[in-house]
Amino acid sequence: MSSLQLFNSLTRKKESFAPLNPAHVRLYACGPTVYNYAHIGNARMAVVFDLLTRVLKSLYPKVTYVSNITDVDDKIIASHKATGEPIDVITRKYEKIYNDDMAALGCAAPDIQPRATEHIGEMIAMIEALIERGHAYAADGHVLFNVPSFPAYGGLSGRSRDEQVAGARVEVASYKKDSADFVLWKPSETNEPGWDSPWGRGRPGWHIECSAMSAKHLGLPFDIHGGGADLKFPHHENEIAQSCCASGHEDDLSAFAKVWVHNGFVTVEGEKMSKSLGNFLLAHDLIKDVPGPVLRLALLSAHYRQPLDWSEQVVHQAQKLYDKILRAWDVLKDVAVCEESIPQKDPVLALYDDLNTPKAIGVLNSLLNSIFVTEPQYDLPSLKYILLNTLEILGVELVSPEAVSAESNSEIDALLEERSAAKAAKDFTRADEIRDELVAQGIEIIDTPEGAKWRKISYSHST
RNA sequence: GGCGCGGUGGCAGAGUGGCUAUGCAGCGGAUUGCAAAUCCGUGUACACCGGUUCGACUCCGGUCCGUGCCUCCA
Repeated sequence: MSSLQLFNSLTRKKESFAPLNPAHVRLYACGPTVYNYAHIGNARMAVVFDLLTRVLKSLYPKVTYVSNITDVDDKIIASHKATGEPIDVITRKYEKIYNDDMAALGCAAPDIQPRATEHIGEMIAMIEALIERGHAYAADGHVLFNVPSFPAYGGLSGRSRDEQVAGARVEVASYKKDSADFVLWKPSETNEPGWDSPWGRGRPGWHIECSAMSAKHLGLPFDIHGGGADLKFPHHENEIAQSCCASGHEDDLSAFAKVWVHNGFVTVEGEKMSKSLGNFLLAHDLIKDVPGPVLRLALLSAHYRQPLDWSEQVVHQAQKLYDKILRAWDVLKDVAVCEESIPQKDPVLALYDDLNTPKAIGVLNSLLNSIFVTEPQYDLPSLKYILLNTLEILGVELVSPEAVSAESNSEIDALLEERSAAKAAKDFTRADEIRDELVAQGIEIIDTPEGAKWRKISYSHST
């Protein structure tokens, strides 16, 4: 069996992945806060961890992937106050949109997708455990985690307590014993969502939900914990603190999750996405113009730990690649499958090396070229097997490009007939007009020895 | 200021102590009524300065530049 290499943020080294229990691999990735459409950066996280899950599933018999929905949060409350929409309407609406959009990008639904609001009891229990063990204290209606009670704090992001204090740029609330202490529970106003607790009516802090839900659904310790690079500090650092301290493993940062995986950011045309620049690209909008598998390939075109600059050209390259895949598939349509791999043509091997998708795409191109050229040393049945397997693990679906309505279908056929008549009459002006008309509708004409064919295209070849 | 990451051919982007990544774009050719696609040919790049080495883009040190995080943030 091939072994998977993964870069572990906790040790800052690439390591050979060894599951705690090879019969059941468990991973958790921090999911979205549902108060708005997911942007392309959220999509990258979803695609990266979907890919990791697919790779794991190709190697191990059982894999459980948990990714949460944060449906209680101050930004959600702010959205509620601004729009007047009930909280649960907002959260359910954007949860569904998120799942639909990610599905369009080829992301399988997580095996378990827990909602924070459905785990308040577990969070309260964990907070009580932290208080009992001397790691948390109630003050002024809040419950805070006491960072000095956990000397190992900062191990993931590599910062000492002193450094954080020096870098603090936020006014320290008066009820904190230490400036680094963070909120586990906070009081809610009557017009804010809240739950009864030993500390009065309130709601959980941001970090505790992931600690509570991962423990409940996966058990501790589990294999892999992931999320965006910006979550490393403070979110993941605080999760580690809560989970290790609540479970009595104050001296072992890996008592929570063994391997930490963080994906890099997406920039747009060289700039960070920000509301002030107005360059927030929403997955929801991109899907309208570009097929999901193309967007997915574009998101996988850079290594997951590197920054990815989203540009017209990145999308264009992905379009060309997807187009090539579809054409190769056409060539292989009637070829039988031979389950025999050819290592030098197998892109999946690159994925086993810390999800090296750019290299995998390079090998994929080489594979596709072999299919067109039919190099004598490789036979198509094997190449077909590798291609199928690769697309499955990459999560790139073969969407039939011919999918158009029957009505426009007959319209296209009529135009094609007219064109072939024009060609027969050497009226090439009219023939070219028809081509242009169809291209404008996203239909490409392909002249073959057997006559003209057509297919739906997702972009113009003139670009 | 602290903790990180990165600087590869026009662009995107892997990788390696000595052997062509790959793709996009471009150019020439085959093919085509014209295209598209495909095929053939074409580009010798690794920020700068030292060091180690028989040999470094690849290892070490320094410099410059860019960039992320430092309690909203994928």
